[in-house]
Amino acid sequence: MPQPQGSKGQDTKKKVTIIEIADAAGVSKSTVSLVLTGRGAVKPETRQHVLETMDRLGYVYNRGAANLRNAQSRIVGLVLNDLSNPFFAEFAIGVEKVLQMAGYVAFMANTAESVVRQEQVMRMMREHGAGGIILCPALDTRPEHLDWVRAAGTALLVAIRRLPDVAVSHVVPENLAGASRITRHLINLGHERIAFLGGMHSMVVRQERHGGFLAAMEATGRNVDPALNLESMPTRDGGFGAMSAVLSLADRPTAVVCYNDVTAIGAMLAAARHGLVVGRDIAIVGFDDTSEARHVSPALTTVAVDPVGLGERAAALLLKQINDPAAEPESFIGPANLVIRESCGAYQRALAAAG
Amino acid sequence: MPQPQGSKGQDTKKKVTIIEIADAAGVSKSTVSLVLTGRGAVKPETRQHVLETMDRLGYVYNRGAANLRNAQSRIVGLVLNDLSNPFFAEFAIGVEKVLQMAGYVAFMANTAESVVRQEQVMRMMREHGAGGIILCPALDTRPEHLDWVRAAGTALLVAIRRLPDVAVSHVVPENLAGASRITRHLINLGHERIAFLGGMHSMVVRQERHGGFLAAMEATGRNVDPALNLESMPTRDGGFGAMSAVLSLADRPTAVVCYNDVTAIGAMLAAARHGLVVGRDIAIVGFDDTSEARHVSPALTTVAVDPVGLGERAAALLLKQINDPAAEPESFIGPANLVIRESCGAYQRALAAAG
DNA sequence: TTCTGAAATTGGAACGTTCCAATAAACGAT
DNA sequence: ATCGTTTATTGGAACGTTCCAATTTCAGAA
Repeated sequence: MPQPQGSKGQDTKKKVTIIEIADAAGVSKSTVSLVLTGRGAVKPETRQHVLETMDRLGYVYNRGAANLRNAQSRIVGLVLNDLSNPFFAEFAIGVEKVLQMAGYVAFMANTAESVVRQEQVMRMMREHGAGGIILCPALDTRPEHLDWVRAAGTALLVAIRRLPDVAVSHVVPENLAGASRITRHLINLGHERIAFLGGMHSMVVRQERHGGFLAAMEATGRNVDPALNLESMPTRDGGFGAMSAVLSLADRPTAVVCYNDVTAIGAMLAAARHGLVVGRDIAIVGFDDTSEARHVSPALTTVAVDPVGLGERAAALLLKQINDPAAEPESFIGPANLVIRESCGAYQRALAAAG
Repeated sequence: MPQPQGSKGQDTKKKVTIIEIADAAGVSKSTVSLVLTGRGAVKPETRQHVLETMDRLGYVYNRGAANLRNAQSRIVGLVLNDLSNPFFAEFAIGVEKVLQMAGYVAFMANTAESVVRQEQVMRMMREHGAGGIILCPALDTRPEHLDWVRAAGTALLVAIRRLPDVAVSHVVPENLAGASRITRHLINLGHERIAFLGGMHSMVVRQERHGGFLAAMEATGRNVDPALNLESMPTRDGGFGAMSAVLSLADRPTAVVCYNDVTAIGAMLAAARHGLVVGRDIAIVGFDDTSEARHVSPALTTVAVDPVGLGERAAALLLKQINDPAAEPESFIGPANLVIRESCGAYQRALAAAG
């Protein structure tokens, strides 16, 4: 009895499996599996023939089925809180570099600072058998949000933003010391009234950086004016707004320490709009040393935290943890070094002194 | 006979399955499955009890096993060729927005312009059962590189960089018309000698944009000097280098059309280093309208292609294709509109005319 | 009480792979 | 030829889920 509906060719893409390959190649499914995994000893000609058959029939390996036995796939999840910040793009590049060498691939997802989305994304990654997850936590991530991940035995590493009171590996920059260092640099240049600008109070990173700022101010007997501590979203627009507010003050500061490079660049823009020459009329410094800092004009004095290096470190630590799940959590505090460029005015001062 | 090694607690994280939940909750695995999928009718109290048990034992859903029957997971792969270009970050944000609403999650991967890596990443995504893939192809992707993806029936959409002669859905900006538009704008401002700068000849996008440039030049009888057509990597450094070369020419152009915003910003920097005031001494324009274009100083005149919008469109088209695999490939050419800011000098000219 | 239909639950057969133990084939050495 | 040994190959039993058909339970009607 002939089938009436003449569906021309492969209308319905039937999934081709290892068994069909085996049949077509005239071997057993076990042999095909052997070829696929490259584990056993299979005669070169047989291997070749199987490979050709797979090619001919358009075979797709089903990792899900395979993981049913293995339960360890070579993917790692990278959860980023803000893809539009180039800092995280650079961080991601470092992560990928190391993972790739170890034969892993990183699947990234963006949470856009939403805890709900973060939860959803991490669940997906776990369900797909990710070997581990590197998490740059969204703004108000609570420690208990991570319990379920760790309960299930997925390797987890928190990066960039420390989560206090969570017993999990961390990779973060030396925020306090870095902020202290750059503040001291401004003080050495003779500044008395210095503002701290950008970031939200609730962010741990801001607390650390602001702490470093305060430490340097107090250690040198500087007076800290609460009016010169301004919050803003950690974005260019945030920096622009906060700086505009600062400049409308009666008693302006002569120098500004910004939460990060992005806000610093926003602040520089605001200063320029007010007719100030950054580096001469006012000093503005940032934090992170993203590639933008080098390229902006005047070049931004900042604290280099080497985002790529942090990414590499994070990946390496995670891999270690994947390979030895029993290991204790381990943390890495990345160095934060002063990079003196033009926006702080040090260069101009040196010129003047020489001239 | 007592076990000697007193492994305290859950040293060996045994994977907990649906069956163990069933046993612990005193129901059958089928019931647990019903709870999980929410498909059948299960008594509220039973559901509650099962849910609690899952929570208590730290159950992780195994999507791989489930897909063995279903063979369609709600993930979409997003393959990006250059994560460090903010254009792609914005594109990705658009993609995510739409996918999320449809209950999908996007897993991104960066190829860093490597075809090998691109292949590896796409293979991984397919193996994990991605429902579809949005590909921003790496520089020298050949059409035949994509054959195997399409053969296996995975929905595929190519974005941003058109691949000629590939029968697959595309979402790309209107490069030719956009470039033509912005060139004409410079011509209307009175420029005669105009350079085209950045990007590599082999890139289709460059061919299109340069084509638009040429069209406008020739339509208005302008003379096109081959010395004013410079290649560079599509990066800030590339733009800086190419612009430096242009400025060392004996017969400098008075205006420069750049391949994209990133190279234009590099070019602006080079001009500034040569003591030129951009927008007064020389006109520089870009392409893309990334958020940087607005923020740089002087603000960049450019062509808005709305990367977020393109991302949204790409996601929508891919979803359509996932839901109807038999549908014909469909393409969307996004509008490219002139955005006049300061770097082309139009604003200063208007001021002068008014004054 | 018995019957009836709906609601709730269940065992077992897939799904596509890997792994193990077992078998078959090939090859020298006796 | 016969034996061991190495090299190739192979069925079948997992793995954790869903789906189907079958069964049990439950309310209300007769």
